[in-house]
Amino acid sequence: MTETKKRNLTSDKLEKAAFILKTVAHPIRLAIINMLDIHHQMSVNQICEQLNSEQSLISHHLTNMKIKGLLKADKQGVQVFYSLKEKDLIKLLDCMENCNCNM
Amino acid sequence: MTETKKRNLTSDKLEKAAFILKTVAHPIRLAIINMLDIHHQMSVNQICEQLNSEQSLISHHLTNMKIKGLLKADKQGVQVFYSLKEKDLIKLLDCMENCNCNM
DNA sequence: TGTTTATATGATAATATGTTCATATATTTG
DNA sequence: CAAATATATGAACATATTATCATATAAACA
Repeated sequence: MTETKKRNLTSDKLEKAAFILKTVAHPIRLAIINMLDIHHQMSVNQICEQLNSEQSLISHHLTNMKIKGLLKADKQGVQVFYSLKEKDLIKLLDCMENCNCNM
Repeated sequence: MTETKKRNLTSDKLEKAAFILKTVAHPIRLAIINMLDIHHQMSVNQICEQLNSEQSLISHHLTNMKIKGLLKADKQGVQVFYSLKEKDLIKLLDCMENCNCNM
């Protein structure tokens, strides 16, 4: 029979995992996720100010993460408040923070 | 004073985390890492066979991960055995496996 | 030494990603 | 309604990534 595996990562799961990792793997996007975990929800402007980045750039990143299902957006008047849709993302951040990968 | 933060992710740490995530964020590379965790070490050929992929493609991915410090290579005769240099990567895989991100 | 086998490398091409800029849309307010 | 504000969008460009192909290297062996 086949050998015992510690982990059950099917080709499908690997694709999905890679997709999520790819969506997250950017300094700005990681920073946004981190901030949204701390502040629960933030407007685009608040995020821009905290990161000292251009509105358009941040908006692109936010839209990207929203499309890919990581964030949700809540429009309140002129402002749009973003928050984490997938709380599990926090586990990833914790994991990365504790990761000693010394490269 | 400044507000309390759950996490201490400096801009530097975010860059590093993004770098690692990016290096890992590919189905083939994830599969390789997963296999190397299970089998401890594998030759390029073994990896190619398991993944049913071309030698050259796998070699490129292996070299890439080696350069970036995730893998180490041990030449034994004609063969080169790869293994995980950063065991912490396994935590990432575990994290991804348990991640319920439903996208 | 010549052949086979295992792996690496480099060029190329296709595609994806990140950033910037200009502009559009929509809401609020005077 | 006009102006100001917040956000989104799309084009354009630069750069990065991925895969493929051809070829190089190096070890083993007949």
